[in-house]
Amino acid sequence: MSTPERLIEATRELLWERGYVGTSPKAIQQQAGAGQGSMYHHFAGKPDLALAAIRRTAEELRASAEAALGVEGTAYERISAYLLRERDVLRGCPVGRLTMDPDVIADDELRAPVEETLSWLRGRLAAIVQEGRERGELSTALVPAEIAATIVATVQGGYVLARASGSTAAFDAGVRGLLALLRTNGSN
Amino acid sequence: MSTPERLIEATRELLWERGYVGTSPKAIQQQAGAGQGSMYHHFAGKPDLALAAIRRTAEELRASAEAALGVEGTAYERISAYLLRERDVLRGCPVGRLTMDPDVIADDELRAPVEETLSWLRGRLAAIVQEGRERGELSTALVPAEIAATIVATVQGGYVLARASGSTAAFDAGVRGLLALLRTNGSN
DNA sequence: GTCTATAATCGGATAGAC
DNA sequence: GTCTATCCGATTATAGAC
Repeated sequence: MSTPERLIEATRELLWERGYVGTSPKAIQQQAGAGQGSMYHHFAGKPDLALAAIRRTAEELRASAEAALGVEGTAYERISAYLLRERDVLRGCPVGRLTMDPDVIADDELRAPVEETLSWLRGRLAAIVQEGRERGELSTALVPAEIAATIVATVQGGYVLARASGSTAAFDAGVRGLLALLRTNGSN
Repeated sequence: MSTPERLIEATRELLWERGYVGTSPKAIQQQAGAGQGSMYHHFAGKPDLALAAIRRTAEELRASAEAALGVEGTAYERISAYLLRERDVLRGCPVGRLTMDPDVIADDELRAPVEETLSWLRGRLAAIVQEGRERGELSTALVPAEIAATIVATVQGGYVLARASGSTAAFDAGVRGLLALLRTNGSN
């Protein structure tokens, strides 16, 4: 792997683990096996490197979400596939966790990929709920954009509960509860 | 207010705003209007002060949640009161945000109040769901502990969505979606 | 109890040699 | 492209005077 690649991957790992505030250029260099001069040759500084890392992480998240959401089946089945897909629950969401980073939220450029990813996800889920309504799979009492927000929030909040308790059980419970609520709102 | 009090309050503010990793003793001293010597006289160091701050924040959160959950009414009404209570949405949850702080999660003593608060909340909500089931207000197909986890996760995740988009709308949407799902699962 | 002095290490870079 | 040197302020304290 090239040096810029290793630097980006190292930054991705550290941002996930420790957040933006908790990640120093020095730590990135060590993880990447690159010197200071090397890092500052390829990137303007910490924000520049973080931007590259965040953009890539956001793209990957979108791709893996789409892999679950794009399957054939009823709305419930597709939402279920998304909710039950494999996750590194105790590490948290590599995109969502950035919202608790004050320096990321304060910087429009760093926040943009985070916002876009979560917005895209909500839109994608809303469309699926809408389809489910049209096909008579889901109650027309449900507002697609609202249910989509509930689904994404349950996942993001599930990470919080899991990390607080040090166990994935709370995440799984939240997801099962949501699926139960969706099940009794349709003809599935 | 006494100096120790001011130090604890300053720490609470900064932990909420910037997290544990992003909060320095110096910043605490400035916010509290106290000198270095003063801070180290009253507290052993940053972790000690953070522990006092986190414990107090956890207690307050419990009290304000109980104020909403303890009202008279159906299960749906009490859950609704909790979900719709006033919140500083864009600041996030002062307890939940700590789960994304690596140094808090790594320290059992700092993590304990966070875990206890969220566990208590889940238990409290589960009992309310259970009551609702027994009274015929909620479907017996719902598992109380799971629905409780879904409710807490929706709130915690709602903060994530709101902060990502810079608007409270996403939080409100998630909550309304959850309430709609709960509504169609009972006789309310 | 509070203040000032001191200190070792880290954070986030810039400059210039190779 | 990568390395080493250098820089200045921040971090997280400790020691001792007042």
